Amino acid sequence: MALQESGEMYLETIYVLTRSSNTVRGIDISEYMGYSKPSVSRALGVLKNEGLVKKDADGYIKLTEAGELMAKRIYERHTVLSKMLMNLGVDEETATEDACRIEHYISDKSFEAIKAHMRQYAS
Amino acid sequence: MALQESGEMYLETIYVLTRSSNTVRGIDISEYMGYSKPSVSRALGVLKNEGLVKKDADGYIKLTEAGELMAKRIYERHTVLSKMLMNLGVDEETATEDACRIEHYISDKSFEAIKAHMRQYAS
DNA sequence: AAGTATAATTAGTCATAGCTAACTTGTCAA
DNA sequence: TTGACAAGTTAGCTATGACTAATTATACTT
Repeated sequence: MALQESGEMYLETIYVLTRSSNTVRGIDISEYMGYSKPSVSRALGVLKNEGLVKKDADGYIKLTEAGELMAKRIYERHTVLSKMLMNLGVDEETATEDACRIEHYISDKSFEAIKAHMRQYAS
Repeated sequence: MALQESGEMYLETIYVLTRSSNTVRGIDISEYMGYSKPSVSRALGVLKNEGLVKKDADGYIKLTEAGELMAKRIYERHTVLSKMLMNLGVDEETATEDACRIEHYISDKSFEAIKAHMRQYAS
């Protein structure tokens, strides 16, 4: 079953947080995303069931290999899309916000086309 | 209260159907969108409450002025976004599908930036 | 060791937005 | 005028994904 926007956002958040701290807890996700702790707890339960997230020996939240793959996929979309918008003159905040929503809805085909275009014409 | 993706899709559909027939009924929307009649009936009720849709004297579905404004806004996003993707080499079907989803999530700022870019470099 | 603060979870609610089943309404044709 | 079909609506169900309130677990401090 394909992941919804919500699940993808959780994976991406864990991925991003892991890069700066490596000891990610539910409360960190909760604060970062602006969701309540129970919402996070429940979402993590679902992602754990789906084999995308696990807890390490010390109880910290980690992505599984499958989860990391998905997270990276979304994260790449995020960076490429926000760069594209900024190249068109959109301010960083707006570009980031928009990328954050669009990243979940764009097809592989369209994304690859944008990525190829960026490689050619932009930084 | 801002309209969700779903409501915007209904308005856009009514707008598109009205251009070809002018006598739009629930069943037409139902067939076009692939949703059941009750789903359409309920959605139209909500949009009617919000003053975006009405029924004319003969019982046909019409957009109010406010509804038409919103529908046109979304429809423009749809056409510009799908054109942009096609310009990047994406096939028409994929471009249309993607535009159909992204049109609901892109901000005014980003959309205007894309539109301006298209005016300069594309058809 | 007991108390307190932090973190996590469980239980139950709500809104959105689909669905099916069943009922009502309206029109047309035999 | 009655039977049948098409269109619309009502009622109730489902899933997703947020929420609050309350509970449990963990860990630090005195």
